[in-house]
Amino acid sequence: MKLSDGVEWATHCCTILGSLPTGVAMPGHRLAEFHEVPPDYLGKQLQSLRKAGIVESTPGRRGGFRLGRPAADISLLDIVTAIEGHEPAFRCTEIRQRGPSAVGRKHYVRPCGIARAMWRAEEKWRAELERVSIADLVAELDATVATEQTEKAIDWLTEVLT
Amino acid sequence: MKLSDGVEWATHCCTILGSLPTGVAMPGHRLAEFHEVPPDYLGKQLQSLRKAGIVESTPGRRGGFRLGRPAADISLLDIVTAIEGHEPAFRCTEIRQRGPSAVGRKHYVRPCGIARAMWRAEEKWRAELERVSIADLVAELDATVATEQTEKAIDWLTEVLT
DNA sequence: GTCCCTATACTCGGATAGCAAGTGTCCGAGTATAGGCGG
DNA sequence: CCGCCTATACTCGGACACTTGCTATCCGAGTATAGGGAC
Repeated sequence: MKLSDGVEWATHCCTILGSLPTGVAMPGHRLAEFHEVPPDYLGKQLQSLRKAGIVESTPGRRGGFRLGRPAADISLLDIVTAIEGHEPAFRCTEIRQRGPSAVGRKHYVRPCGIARAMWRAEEKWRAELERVSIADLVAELDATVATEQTEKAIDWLTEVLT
Repeated sequence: MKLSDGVEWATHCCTILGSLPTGVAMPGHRLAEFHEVPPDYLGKQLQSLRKAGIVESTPGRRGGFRLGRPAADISLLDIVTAIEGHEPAFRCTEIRQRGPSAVGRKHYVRPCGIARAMWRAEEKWRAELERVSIADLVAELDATVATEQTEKAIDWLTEVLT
């Protein structure tokens, strides 16, 4: 079981976008440059975010991406779901309905206990991801990142986004 | 993000093995037959379980698999870990240490907030999986499965394991 | 009848192909901007 | 000097290869059993 690398990239991008002044957009290739990741592939993840309404995009010369709603209203779960899709990690194939002891389908109305347990665990996972928002991550960054790095980031951003 | 199909198969197999009388072994190909899954591929999962100590195997003519310890001491997490490995689903590639705002490595002693949040969520997931044991699943089966199915299963097992 | 030996059939176990999804890349459609031209 | 128009450069967005890891399969090593023969 492995989360796509795109989840990490997308989250970092949202953190950056959440740090920008309201209304300022950042081009996709700049986001890629900032993280040193393949620009085109990152573009793919950004499109997933856009379809989910997490970011908005404006085309044209001074276009780019910005958050689609306040950072406090975007959870980690939103991002993970946008990139990975809605399907649960555990997919019950109902193998209990096969084999020599199978009986009529009407006896299998409830999901089997194994699937229920798995899904319950995933629900806990999702609930925890829902608790943390982009705003939280931005605040955590502001509190912990070295001032040297903050200055370098601001310098680079102001130079690039003008 | 997707869990391997082997997790589902392995869990069902453990449930069956936990339902057998103590000391009785069940061959791998019979477990596959019971669930209608590819026998050789299931064998691979069973070997993973064996390496983790969850099941024991005896070779030879009347050999097979049986649980390696009491069903109450085997958790769903044990099985998932045995099949999927110990690596977390989210793998931080430290992209924060790259790009134009990167600073010296000594500034990155703590894991980044994104990774910590992801790992915290996974911990909740694991904790929930740890709570449910094979014994729980067997008890749940005994309580809910239609008597018709139970009888068919017992008939088949007694016919096959003699 | 009892013990031993041998051949057998069955088991597990690791090594070997096939396939799907994630990963990475390319190029085209569309738009706000910048500059030039006319009024 | 001001407004408009056109060309441009830049953006996003979907369509096309590649690689990794999961899926599936095959065949060999090892062992308890069953049967037969000797005592």
